[in-house]
Formats: sequence, structure tokens, C-alpha cells
Amino acid sequence: MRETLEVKSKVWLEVDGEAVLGLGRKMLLEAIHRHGSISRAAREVGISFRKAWGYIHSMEEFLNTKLVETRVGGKGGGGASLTAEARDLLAHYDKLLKGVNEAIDERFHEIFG
Amino acid sequence: MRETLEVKSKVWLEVDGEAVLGLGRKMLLEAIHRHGSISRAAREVGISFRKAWGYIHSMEEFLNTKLVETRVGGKGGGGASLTAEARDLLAHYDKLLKGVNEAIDERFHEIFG
DNA sequence: CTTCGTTATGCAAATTTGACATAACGAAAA
DNA sequence: TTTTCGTTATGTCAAATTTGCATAACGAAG
Repeated sequence: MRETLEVKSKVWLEVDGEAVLGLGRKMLLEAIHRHGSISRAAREVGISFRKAWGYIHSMEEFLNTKLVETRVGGKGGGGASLTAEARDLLAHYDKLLKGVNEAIDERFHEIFG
Repeated sequence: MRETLEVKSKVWLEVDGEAVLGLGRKMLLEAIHRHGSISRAAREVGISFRKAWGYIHSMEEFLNTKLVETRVGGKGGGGASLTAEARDLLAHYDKLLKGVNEAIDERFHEIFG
């Protein structure tokens, strides 16, 4: 009956019905933290700068919190870094994810074989 | 910092990267089972017949299994009912969902307060 | 004062989604 | 036999969403 039946899951945070943190945004923020640049982070996670920028501003708008500190111009063109609030939010989200996917997978294999 | 921060989650099944069963499709199939009609089921769950029909055929194509038995014309115009495979799949999916959302909620409140 | 890579946006294209229109069907009633 | 009725079954098109393109502004360093 089935070819490659598999379970998929998503866990994300919302404010006023708008997504403010999911797997994609998490990857983006972590990449920004590593590279100190939105554009380089976007390239790494495979999205356009435009989209990354949209993500960030949407998150900041609905969380009503500054997450990414940016510098424009200057040596290297500028750059970006995470605020303490962003790092804190990421840590909490990581905790939330920890074990959830494993629990789902476990249940899936237990039921569907 | 936050207004109404809440956790959201989805769990669904895929075949070859295509969704074959999620919450929406589950609701639709259950409504078909109750009403014996795709169109009445679609009205109940708030989607168009066209969309419901698309769901069903996509599910059947990727699962390579007949899920809905239909009769066209005749008294009442026709009707539809679930196959044994569909009922079986629904039962398994229900089992899969059972507890998962509770586990996620529990973890959320434990971490975010 | 030129260069460079970045932030910052408007806008258009493309894709996806969803709704509309219409045909076919067949049992029962007229 | 013919009409009626609510359903299944699809093609087609519009609308909404998403994605990407183009361009301006910036400012430190050479």
C-alpha cells in the first residue's frame, strides 16, 4: 500500500497568529550569529537576503523586540549580530524542540512499523 | 516582551514528499464517513467541493490506494463512503496524534511559563 | 573621492492556492 | 418516456501569496 510513508512535524511559536520562530528562522538567526552578516547567513541557509530581511522584521514587529543589531556601510559594508533577547529566545526554543521530534518518531514507528 | 506567545504544531504523513494525511484531510474523511457525501462533508469543514476532490485524488494517487468509494447520479444525486483502508489509516493517524500535542504543550509551559 | 560589501526597500514576476462554471450521471417521480 | 434533483467530476481562470530582481543608501578604508 505504501511506498515511503513518513511522518513530518513542525513546532513553532506565534504571536497574534503570526509565526515568530520556527526551524527556518532559527537556522537563519544562528547563521547570523556565526557570520555576523545577514547576507552571508541568508546565502548559507539558501534563501535570498530579501526574504531573510522580511523574516527578521516580521519577527521583531510581532515580538516587539529587537533581535538583530545591524551596522550599515563601513569596512566590509556593514554587518549584523544577535541581541541578548534573540539568543535567549533561541535557547528556549531549542529546549522546546529537544525530545519532541524524538517522541514523535518513536510513536510513529511504534504505530506504523 | 511578549503579548500572547503560543506554541503551534503540526504532525502529518507524507509519501514521496507529498502530504497524504494531516488534520484537514482527517476532518474531511471523517465528515465523509458521517454524511456519506463529499459535497456535504466539504461544506461542513468549510472548503469547496473542488478542493475536497483534489485532496482525495492526491491522497489516493500518492498512497496508491482507493480511499473514497463514490456513486454518481441516482437518488440523492449520488454519494461517497470510506474504504476499509481509509478507516484503517485514520485510526492509525489518530493513534499517532494521541499524546503528541499534549507532550508539546506540557513542554512549552514548562519552558516558557 | 573611489571602491566595496553590506543593509534597506519598492516592485514585478512566478508560483501556488482557491473559486467559478459546466458537464455527466442515474434513480425516482411525474 | 421525460423531467427533476443533488451529487460526482474536471477544466479554466482569478486571486492571493510567495519569491526574486533591481536599486538606493551607507560609511570606513585605501
